[in-house]
Amino acid sequence: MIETEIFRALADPTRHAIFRKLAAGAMNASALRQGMAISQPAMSQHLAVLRRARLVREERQGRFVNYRIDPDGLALVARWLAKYRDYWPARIDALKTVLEDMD
Amino acid sequence: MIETEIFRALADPTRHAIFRKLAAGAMNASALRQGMAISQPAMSQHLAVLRRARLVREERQGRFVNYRIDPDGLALVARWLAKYRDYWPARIDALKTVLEDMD
DNA sequence: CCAATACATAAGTACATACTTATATGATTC
DNA sequence: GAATCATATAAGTATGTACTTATGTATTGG
Repeated sequence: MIETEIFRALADPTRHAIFRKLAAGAMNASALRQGMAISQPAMSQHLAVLRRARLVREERQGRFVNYRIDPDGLALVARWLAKYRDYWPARIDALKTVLEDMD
Repeated sequence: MIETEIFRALADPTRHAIFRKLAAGAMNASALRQGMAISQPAMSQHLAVLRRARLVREERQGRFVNYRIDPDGLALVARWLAKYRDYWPARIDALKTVLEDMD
């Protein structure tokens, strides 16, 4: 199940940090490493896991590979969440506000 | 970070199955085991992980411990998701519909 | 082409984790 | 209060996973 892969991908603090960093703006693998105390192969492996989970996308640009957030993964999390609407607390403020804005 | 614990908890297929089962209705640990090919200690340990992640709540009822979905965990996932609204695809239909109904 | 750069893959290792069996705790019934 | 039932915890083990170093592949510039 793809959702399991998504949750597994986000369960690792390092990968979660990479995801957050990409959310602040697309960048290549080298740029991602800046200030992260992580080896090049480790970064590459983490990005592969995030890719398989559809949380990020790659786009080759010459020698560089640019990474960006993949909306598919987020959409899958949203769908997962929607399945449990019966259990949502009365106010999920942040989310509600955001979705009102979407219209 | 609590979100990491939530994702970690849901990353395991067995725990995810337990969560889904509880979403269909609260029940005690023995009932949860029905049709799941899982030992009693394993179930107990999984429930402990789900509890720590705020995905389920326990309520002792005599000899039994009744488990139910904890809305807190879901709310935290919702808040996490809301942080990345910039990357949501134009239509997260399911979620949108659900939240419209909430009003 | 050849060297350099950016990234991916391979293979090995240390630690995390999901399981097991055994035992403890907590609650009910006789 | 002894036996029993429901669940939790302890301790050990096998597998998974996040890292390492070494090497491979793709792209560019000289």
